[in-house]
Amino acid sequence: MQVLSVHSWPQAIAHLDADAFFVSCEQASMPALKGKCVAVGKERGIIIALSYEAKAKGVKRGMFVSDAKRICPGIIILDSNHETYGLFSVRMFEILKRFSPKIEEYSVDEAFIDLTGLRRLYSCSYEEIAVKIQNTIEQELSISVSIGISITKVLAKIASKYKKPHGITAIPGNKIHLYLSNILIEDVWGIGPNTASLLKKFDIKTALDFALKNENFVKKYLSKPYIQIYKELKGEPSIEFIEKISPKSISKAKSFYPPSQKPEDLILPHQTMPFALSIYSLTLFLIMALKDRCFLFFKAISLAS
DNA sequence: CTGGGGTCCT
DNA sequence: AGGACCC
Repeated sequence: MQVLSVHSWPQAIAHLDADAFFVSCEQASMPALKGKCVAVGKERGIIIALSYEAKAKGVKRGMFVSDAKRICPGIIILDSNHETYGLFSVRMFEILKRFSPKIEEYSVDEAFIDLTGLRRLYSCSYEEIAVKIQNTIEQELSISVSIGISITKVLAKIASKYKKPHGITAIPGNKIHLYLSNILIEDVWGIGPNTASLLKKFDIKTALDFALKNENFVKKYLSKPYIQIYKELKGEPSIEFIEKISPKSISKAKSFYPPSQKPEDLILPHQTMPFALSIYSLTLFLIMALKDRCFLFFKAISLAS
């Protein structure tokens, strides 16, 4: 079998996925619920999250609560509490930021972490860094997470769900093909039912079948997002890493008309009013957007000709 | 095989 | 605007 990428770690991208996140948050808040069949979704009568114990009994997401109770007598059904989940999420991302400055908050319970070059700092392998992250989250938040590490985002996604719950999976560049042969094409991030059935018409059933196709085929039948997925499966980074860094400073420029000729013009109300209004609306926006995460202050109001 | 909310692409 | 896909 041909090797898709020669180098083990040209870069290291981790994908973290919390295990049964909503239920884990409830169990962390109410330890008596740990190890039990627990689900969330009482208020709508539909199961939206469930513990692994409940999964083992055959309960599924989207089921009616009444059916879940029949299949799994004694299951504890809770109202969902999204404020709590948001708090756990923020605390989880804060832990991740201690390990790497480059984090992509992908969803409430998922994140990408760029670990490239951090082995020397922690004096251990990428896999062992993932273990440290997993342990820290467990100790501080008492929730369980699974982590995958590989050389692209798509491969890291595959790695994080390779072993769940509480798994750690590393896919170095020179071992990609060994993992992709076990991955169904419809299980690849970004390949939906539509594209999966198209690819199956060409006898592409696994992620490896897809990765081994030549690029001309892919460009002929598929659009941009799928070309990116194809490249990422082969170990070539193609999907942008989106860091959501809150800006250190924000500036707002406003031009005056007519242009001022001398300093005294600047104090004329009809010219400064629009500027004051735009500052006011920008400030309101910042207060809403940044809330309690930042202190807001004005550093300078500068004038240019 | 449930569904509301979101993003990215054509 | 509509399609595909994600959580």
